Amino acid sequence: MPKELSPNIQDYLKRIYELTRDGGLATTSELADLMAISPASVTNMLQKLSTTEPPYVTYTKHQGVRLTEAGRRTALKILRRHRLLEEFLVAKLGYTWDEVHAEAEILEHAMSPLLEERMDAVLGHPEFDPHGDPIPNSNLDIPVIQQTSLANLEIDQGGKILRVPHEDPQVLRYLGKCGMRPGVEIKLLSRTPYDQTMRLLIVETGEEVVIGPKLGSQITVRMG
Amino acid sequence: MPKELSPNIQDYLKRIYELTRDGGLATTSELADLMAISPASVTNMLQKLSTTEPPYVTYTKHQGVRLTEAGRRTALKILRRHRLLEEFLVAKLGYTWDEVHAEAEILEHAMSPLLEERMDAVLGHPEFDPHGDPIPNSNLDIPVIQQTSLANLEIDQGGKILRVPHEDPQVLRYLGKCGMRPGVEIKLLSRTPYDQTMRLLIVETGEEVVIGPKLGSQITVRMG
DNA sequence: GACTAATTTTAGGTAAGCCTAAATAATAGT
DNA sequence: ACTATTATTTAGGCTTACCTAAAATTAGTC
Repeated sequence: MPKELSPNIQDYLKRIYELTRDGGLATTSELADLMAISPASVTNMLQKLSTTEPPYVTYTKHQGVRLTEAGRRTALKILRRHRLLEEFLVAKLGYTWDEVHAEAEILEHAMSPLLEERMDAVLGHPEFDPHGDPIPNSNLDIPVIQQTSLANLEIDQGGKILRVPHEDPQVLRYLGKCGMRPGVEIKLLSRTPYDQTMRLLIVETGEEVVIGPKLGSQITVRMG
Repeated sequence: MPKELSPNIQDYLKRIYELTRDGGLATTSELADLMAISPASVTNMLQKLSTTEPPYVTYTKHQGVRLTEAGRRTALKILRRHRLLEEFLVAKLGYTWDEVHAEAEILEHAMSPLLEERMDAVLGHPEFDPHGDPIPNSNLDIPVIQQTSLANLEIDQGGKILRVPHEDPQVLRYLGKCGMRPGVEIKLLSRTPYDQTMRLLIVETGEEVVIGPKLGSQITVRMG
């Protein structure tokens, strides 16, 4: 009988989901960093999450954690609410894409199943949020999208932007100003040898954009 | 420097506001009942709320509490969010009026000033929520409406419904089914002598509705 | 392979909000 | 006015989720 999990626990599961999407383990200090709390607090919570019934994570001392199926489903449920909210705020309340993450981060924990269903309906069951991240459907299926990081593009190779990082408002405002939005066709013009800075062409407008390697690794494209 | 108050504290202030609208004091046990917690917990919180800087209530041992101006402003702020949310859920997300109270009760604590402002704007700065309760404006002014309880109507006297109680979904579904909504013209047909049960005529439809005295005292009208 | 550095865990403590049980104050009946 | 009842407060505890400091483990370097 999994009763209602606390907002804190939901946040932990969401973070662990993000950190283990590559199939690896999430470590205590990665989580502590991400959530801006002390490692000791994280250890405490991981012990708790691994000994509940059902357990939400599998935890090996000094190694790290991954989600159980129950944990993954919970994480996806929160992710669905978060992304639906982001889409709703942009589509129905005139938010810009840099404003929605922080707002959704709080609202996701106050959202009833009914509200989730209604937002989904008035939005027409959207598949992607404003940053291009896929929204799990009501059955918690999440599409696997064939995508690569910008960092993997060859010189002169084109592609269509699929998703951009969503947390940092400053980055988003910069990307928005450049025209770097999901769906936009770009082409890699050059990459500097030492620091890997990229020059990109926005095909439609002919504009040129400069993107550093750190940001570039967080933007994904479908190669063209 | 009043930092952000906890959802709990906001709830206390809202409840005290409701209980003292008549100008009197709210008692420990009234609050305990309303919030479904023990009187001891209420005492604790009242002591805390009366010794903060600024204090949010004036508290006299064994007598009761009332709000300070700071407390009143906080209560009105929450009330504004609550009522805007109710209106939004009905107007934009297809909720029925019996579904919105519980939902707004939770969402009101997760609502940023920006979200409040956007909802207010897309709704066209509404003055009343779906139950007919006035929505404080962004300056926290709340209109004083000339109104009387149904219980005060004379036989054969008419009136227009201004507001109905908003918390109990069952009551609201009953009222909705009868056509007893804010704005509707009614006329008092009769009142039984002993238990004060009222028969009302819904003017527009010609339907008759029976309302007990307890419910009747919570429905307000403008006498016609 | 030993030693230092970094990471992680253990131990013990704090604050918010709730609880129950016992003590005290206010109210009501005669 | 005095006692019985009811309302309120005090005292002491619990849980969640955080903290710091110290101990233990793992990892990296010579």
